[in-house]
Amino acid sequence: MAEKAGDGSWNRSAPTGELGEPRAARARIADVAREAGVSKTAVSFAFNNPERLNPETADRILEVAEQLGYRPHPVARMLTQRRTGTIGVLTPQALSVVFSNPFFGLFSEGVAAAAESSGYALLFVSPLHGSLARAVGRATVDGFVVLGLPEEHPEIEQIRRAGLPTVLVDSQAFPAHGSVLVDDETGARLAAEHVVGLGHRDILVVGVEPPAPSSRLGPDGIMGRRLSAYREVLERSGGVLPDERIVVGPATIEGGMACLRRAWEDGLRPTAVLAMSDAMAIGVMHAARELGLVVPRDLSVVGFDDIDLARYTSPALTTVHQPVRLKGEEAVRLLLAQVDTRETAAPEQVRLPTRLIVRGSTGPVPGLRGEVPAAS
Amino acid sequence: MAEKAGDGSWNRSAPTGELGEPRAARARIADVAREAGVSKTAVSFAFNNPERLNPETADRILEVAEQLGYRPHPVARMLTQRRTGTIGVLTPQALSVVFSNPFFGLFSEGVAAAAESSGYALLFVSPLHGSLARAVGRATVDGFVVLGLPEEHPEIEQIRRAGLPTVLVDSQAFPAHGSVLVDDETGARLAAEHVVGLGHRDILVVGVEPPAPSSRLGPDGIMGRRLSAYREVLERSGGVLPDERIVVGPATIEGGMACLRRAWEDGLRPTAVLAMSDAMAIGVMHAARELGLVVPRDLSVVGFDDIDLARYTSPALTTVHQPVRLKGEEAVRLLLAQVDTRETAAPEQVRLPTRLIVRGSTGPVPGLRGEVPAAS
DNA sequence: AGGATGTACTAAACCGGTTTGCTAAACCGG
DNA sequence: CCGGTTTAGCAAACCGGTTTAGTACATCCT
Repeated sequence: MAEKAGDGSWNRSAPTGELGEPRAARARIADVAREAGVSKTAVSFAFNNPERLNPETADRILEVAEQLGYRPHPVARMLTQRRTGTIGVLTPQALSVVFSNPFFGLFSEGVAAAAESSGYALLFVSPLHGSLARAVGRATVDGFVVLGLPEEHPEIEQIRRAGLPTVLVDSQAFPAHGSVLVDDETGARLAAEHVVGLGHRDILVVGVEPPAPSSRLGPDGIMGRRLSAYREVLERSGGVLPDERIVVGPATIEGGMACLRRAWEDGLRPTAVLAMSDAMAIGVMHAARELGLVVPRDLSVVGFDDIDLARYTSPALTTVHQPVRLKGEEAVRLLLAQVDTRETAAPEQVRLPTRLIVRGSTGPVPGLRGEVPAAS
Repeated sequence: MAEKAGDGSWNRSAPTGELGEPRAARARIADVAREAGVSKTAVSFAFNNPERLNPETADRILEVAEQLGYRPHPVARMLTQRRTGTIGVLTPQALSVVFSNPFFGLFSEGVAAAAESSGYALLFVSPLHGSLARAVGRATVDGFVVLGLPEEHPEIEQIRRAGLPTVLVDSQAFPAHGSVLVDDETGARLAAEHVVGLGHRDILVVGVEPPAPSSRLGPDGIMGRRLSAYREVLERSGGVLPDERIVVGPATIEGGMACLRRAWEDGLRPTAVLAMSDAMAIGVMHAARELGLVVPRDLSVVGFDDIDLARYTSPALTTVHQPVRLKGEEAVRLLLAQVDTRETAAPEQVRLPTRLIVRGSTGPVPGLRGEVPAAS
């Protein structure tokens, strides 16, 4: 057998069956009622309140329904019950980019776990033809979990007007909505103190590109909170963090690689990198290796998030742990509290802790490059 | 400031606002009609067929609507238009486990890209209270992309009865539905030939745990197709692949680690591992290191999928590439073809190629452990 | 025997929109 | 000034269910 792969051509075969059976029109509740000789009400009861029917009648109805292949139309049901059994996950970026970030997978795990255990399905909503508001309008959900929407985002007002329970994650808290945050400041401070304590002064910050290129990185966003913590620590130890030492890119391995390369080409020779995402930190390590640097001997790298992978890189990644999965779970928990209580309870705000996990990707500043300061 | 992190207690603050404003009842189309002094029809036209209205009237209606914060109710709209603008992604496992597999993230990227470009939202559907059929019944979608549902799965019949367009991915093709497969046989054969060509005879196969523990790994599933290709190659070179050399686990790094450890404890001393998932292969490499083995000197490892990460491990992972992202895109493309043409076209079946990518995790069999055969 | 209670079921209203068929007025050419 | 076409807008039917308010009959209690 001459087998070869990768020749670039796909096999595309016509189906074997002729024009698949014409898919009979869906049976409606009235069809079942007629066939079983009862009213629509009775059929509805058979499915939802069987105890209100004579057991024999109920059985007969269900039998007829089964035979007709009848299933209550979920949309009609939603309309009358005024609930969808679905929660929406809103992301300001296109889903196709969001899914490439392992952080999001982890977050989704938490969201999915909490949603599933309560019997809710998950609708992922991303900007429709460039407009988040439009997509929100189309979404049939009982509430939204909004991930990392910058508060200056104009669409946020539109979302509120949708009048649905909402929980904001990693956004500046909005008192009218629930919110889930992590203690970014402390995490960032611990990371900065760690590298400063190791003697580093030439530090490169690798940040996550904001969703909209237009949006300035204000002090309120996640980036801003972490940056000011970095700055504070550095300045306390007599250093500075000029803007050209901050470089941003997409939160992926490739993004991280590009960041370090760009900094290098710009002539920067940092001894430590503070990355705002583990995926980017991994990219930085990889690019460093390509530049002939050994981590952590020549370059220390700190990540952020502590994704599963972080402990499996070599060297294992020193990073700021945040409970990403839990964040997803909490967001759904808060949301469902609002949904179920029909807004009687005031929305809750949760802030989860972060902590530094020191692994192998950080070490003392190389050689005698800078004077070693007293540990802060 | 005495700041400490990781103390395990969260901050949970009551909201600042009093009982967030009572969220006014949603405006309905009739409210707008009354307020604007027109009929419901006119309001509907203003939104959907403005050209049928005097421009001034249309503007006035839209203005009133804006002012009342009116937005057409998406569920009601679905009901009358008989389409949802949503496609469902069906997984036989719980979403919380599916999302932990990087393969799924990559697949979702493709699905999302295709869906987004056509203006569809994505609903992820997983078993509800243990029943996929129940979840399917609740799902408000125009069609399903079904990922890796074993064909012996009893629920598959229920799904057909939902009467919705369906595309099966990585399942045995069902002529009535569209399907997207990859050439698992060739991929597996290439992987096996590669390690056999390097002289390996003691081979461990690390497989992906099927969703339901009950389901036997029949010859039809993805596992079966790959296994028989492995076997064929091994037997052709005079070897065998007894069942105890096959070990399965969840498709995660941890799953892969557990697999190698278990095999080791059982006394197996393979010189090569054929893994059916990159995540598991990475786990195997890590566990190998813990056992004091150097990859690829002491142990060769081959993955499957070629996720992004595979090229960034050290050593970089030799693996079978399959176009996972493209698989997602194609699935949606096929599905939308069915959805849009209202079933006039017969469902299409697509099979995508696989190829072996040799990187650094494989090498010749150690020492003189086995005689080196002629390359096959 | 007669009112109270319970059981089994139904007709009609309702959820919140869209769409079909129709009418009344304005416009048009001759 | 008249028949025909266009324009602008409306009432009612419809999508496919659920729920409310009853009705008819059987059973119970005194």
